[in-house]
Amino acid sequence: MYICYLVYIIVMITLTEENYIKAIYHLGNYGKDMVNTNAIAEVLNTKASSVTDMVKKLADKEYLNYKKYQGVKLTKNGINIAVNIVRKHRLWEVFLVEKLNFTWDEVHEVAEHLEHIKSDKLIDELDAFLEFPMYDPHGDPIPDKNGKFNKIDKIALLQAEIGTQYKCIGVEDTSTNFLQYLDSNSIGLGTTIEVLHKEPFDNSVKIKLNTTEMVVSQNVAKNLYLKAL
Amino acid sequence: MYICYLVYIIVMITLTEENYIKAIYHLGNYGKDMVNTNAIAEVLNTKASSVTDMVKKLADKEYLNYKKYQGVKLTKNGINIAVNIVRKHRLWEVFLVEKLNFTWDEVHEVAEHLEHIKSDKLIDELDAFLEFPMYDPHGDPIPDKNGKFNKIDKIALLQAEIGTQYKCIGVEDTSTNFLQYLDSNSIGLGTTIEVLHKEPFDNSVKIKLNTTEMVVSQNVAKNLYLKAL
DNA sequence: AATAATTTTTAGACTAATCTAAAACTTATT
DNA sequence: AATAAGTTTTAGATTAGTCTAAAAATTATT
Ligand SMILES: [Mn+2]
Ligand SMILES: [Mn+2]
Ligand SMILES: [Mn+2]
Ligand SMILES: [Mn+2]
Repeated sequence: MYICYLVYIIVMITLTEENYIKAIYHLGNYGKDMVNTNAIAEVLNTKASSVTDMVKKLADKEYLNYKKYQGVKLTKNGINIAVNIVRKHRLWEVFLVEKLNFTWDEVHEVAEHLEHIKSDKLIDELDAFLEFPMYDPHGDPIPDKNGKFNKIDKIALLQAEIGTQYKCIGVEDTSTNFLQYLDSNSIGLGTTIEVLHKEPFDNSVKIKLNTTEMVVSQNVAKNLYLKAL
Repeated sequence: MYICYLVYIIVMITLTEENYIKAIYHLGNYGKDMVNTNAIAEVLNTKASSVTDMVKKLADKEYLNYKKYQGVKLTKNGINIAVNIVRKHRLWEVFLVEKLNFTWDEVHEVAEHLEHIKSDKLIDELDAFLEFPMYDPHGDPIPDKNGKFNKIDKIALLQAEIGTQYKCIGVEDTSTNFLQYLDSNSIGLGTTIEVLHKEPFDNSVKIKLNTTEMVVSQNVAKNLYLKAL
């Protein structure tokens, strides 16, 4: 006589684990590259030793591959989880801006929390309610329910050519400080930008906007994404 | 020479603490009555010893008053926190039903998570977006941004009088099972109900709906709230 | 190739939230 | 008033996530 046990092991993923997976996804170029311990520690504001501990746990759960001293790389499963968190994060950001009168500099922090709410129905209905937006308020693409999205091709202002006409299509840094700086200089998604001069001394960039000219620092130029018109 | 230090101690409240405070609020009749350890343990699915530990912490933080063996009672501050969580919970429930096509039996679980998102702007804008709803999908009143709400007066079907015409205005139990039972018997908020007979043997109640008659168990009769027409 | 600098891991400790089992206290029953 | 039953608290562990400080491994520099 045979007794057959069918055991479902429900692996709950914690909020902290989700944050690590998301960080590794972003640091590792959509999960494709190896990511090292210190880099993770820096973006998550923890210590390297904490990262080592967590990374072992995530390897146990097969969200990533880990070999001592060699850094980590997400598995297929890990990437799926990361993409789903990114989807939720960006959809919530759209919701906050489109429906609740948030400005683009206010949404990221709240979305950091909302992205961890677990309900497929919630997120798919939210997606439909927002009419399946393709981009979030910072110009980042939103994965669909199957995880598909367009990796838009963009260059940082720092790499832009003198004389070419560009359109601003995204930002790297989504901090309130940076976004409010852009607001106060009338730079936003869709703004037309032309590079007039690149200063080799400090890598600052002189640009021409619709009506005005201004100089932005290297830091700004690194964090602003453009597309040639 | 005097040196004056102004120290802000930011007291973060954890998700777990919030759940305890909310449970104590509901168990203690809007925070007015003493609540005992076992009751808290039961609704939160924990052990009495865990409750004792947490209750000491909440007393330290002055969310409640606690004397050994005497149970706990929320402070004014504790009640404010509870009311705010209830506000968030119920507003999210309205959002899910009104905007995202959730049914009334699907919302409670998700709202249990959404209620812990901390952003005043988020919740006040949500309130406005929903056009300041007064009641949630289960007939419960929604506190406004100052914590004010109408304690609606309602009686359980079990206490209703024979012959009087009532309207269904709320439910006690918000579980999927109970709400789907009501759905399948065409009972919802606004349904007209008349008591035809109360069976002393098992406390079941025979009721008349719009077109049909049916018998409901004591358990159902306890969990359905009515108002005389 | 040896040494120095940097990165990563281990060892051991801490906090929040939980548990079991036993002790202490309160309330109900005889 | 004594005993029994029930409730609550304590004591001691456990797990998740974090930390500091020291050890080990890797990488860069001489
Ligand atoms: Mn964001
Ligand atoms: Mn974004
Ligand atoms: Mn609810
Ligand atoms: Mn409700």
